[in-house]
Amino acid sequence: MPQNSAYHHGDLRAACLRAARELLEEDGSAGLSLRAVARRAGVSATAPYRHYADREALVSAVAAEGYRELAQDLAAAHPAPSTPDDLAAVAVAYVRFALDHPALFRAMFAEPCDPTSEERVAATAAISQYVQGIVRDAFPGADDTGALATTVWALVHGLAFLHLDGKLDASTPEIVADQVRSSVSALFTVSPAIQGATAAG
Amino acid sequence: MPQNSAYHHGDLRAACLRAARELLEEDGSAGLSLRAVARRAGVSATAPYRHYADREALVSAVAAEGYRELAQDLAAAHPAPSTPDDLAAVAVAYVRFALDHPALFRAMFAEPCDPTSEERVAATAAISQYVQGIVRDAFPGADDTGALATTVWALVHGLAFLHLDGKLDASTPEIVADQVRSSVSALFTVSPAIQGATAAG
DNA sequence: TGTACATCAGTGAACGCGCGTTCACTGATGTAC
DNA sequence: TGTACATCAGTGAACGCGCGTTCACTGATGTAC
Repeated sequence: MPQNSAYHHGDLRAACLRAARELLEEDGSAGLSLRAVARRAGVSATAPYRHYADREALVSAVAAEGYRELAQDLAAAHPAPSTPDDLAAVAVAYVRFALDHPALFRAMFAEPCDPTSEERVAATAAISQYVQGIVRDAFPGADDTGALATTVWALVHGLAFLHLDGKLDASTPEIVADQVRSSVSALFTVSPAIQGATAAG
Repeated sequence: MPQNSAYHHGDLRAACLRAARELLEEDGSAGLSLRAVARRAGVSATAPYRHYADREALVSAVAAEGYRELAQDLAAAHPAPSTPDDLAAVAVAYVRFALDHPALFRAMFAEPCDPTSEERVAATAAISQYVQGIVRDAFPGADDTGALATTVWALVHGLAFLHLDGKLDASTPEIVADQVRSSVSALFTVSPAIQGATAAG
């Protein structure tokens, strides 16, 4: 139940998270300061300390939220991918996420993962296992689905970063999606073991 | 001809670059301030302004140097790659570079490329063309070497970042190299067009 | 239903810090004659 | 070869800034009786 009072904010924790994400997208990671977050949430500079131990805790919370959203987006792209085409759709969603939330994506991946943040570690492990699961389901007979999953993830992750950095043409979503599909299909036009598996499955 | 005088440094421009790279590796991108660079070079806080217009100019210079070094490392790994194995050796060098210079690599790729820095833009274009050239030489008969080169680059780039972020086991150089070779070979066990090309070449 | 009180969630002043950048300056160097 | 002078490459004081964080505080809320 939200309070109308300006004094008790109601849900400052969530408001800080929202403000932090906005600042991240507007000014990049350098713009994400606790003071700026407080300012944007319309609250005194020290109020966020009620909800986050320090700046690092807030950043980790933002990153963790990003991981969860990414996982949701992937699941939404295809709930249970079982063919290379399904997998390509998930890959497109991954790259799309990076381009739609560039600063967030960088914060999630372009900084050393703070090993003391359980929330963050758990969230990245979830992504990793999710990718493993997809590849295992899509290619149950492959020689080593673990290694294959790593290859898939790396390919898609690399595409995301290269588009993000302007090293590849990212002028329209269609161009990006085509590039991603083409790269993924290049990978799965592929090894005999996998082709056998798809035929068998 | 170097001066002994403390007043005239001799080659402050280069000294700043060196100091900047050290700071980058020690404290990450946040530690790279003009003042810290000056301090490390043993010079007043404003001296670097003789050689760099502002902080951004110094950062761009560091990144550009990184691109050139990366290009050198790749060339050293194999001067003229013409087989998938040659190409894998170059890929290993790419990932090795990222792990040996983590903060530099992040600075090179994990920030939006400043489009006003010609030095930087030229350096990244050189890398891109280099990869194109390698793939073209290694697979002259492939359907679309441009698209294939993008796929290769993305795969290797993604492997670099995932290792860098601790998402993949990077505990020894051998483990990393094996992973890279295995992923690259997965890509080239591959499409009929390419296999035809290798057989023909 | 009313009241006393504990607890919670905010305030705002203050601290010390390092930063980027400007400015007028000065010491060292090199060049023209 | 010596000297006057322009230029180059530093100095150091100063500016204003935003930051993270601490502290003692106070207003609002909710609960026990």
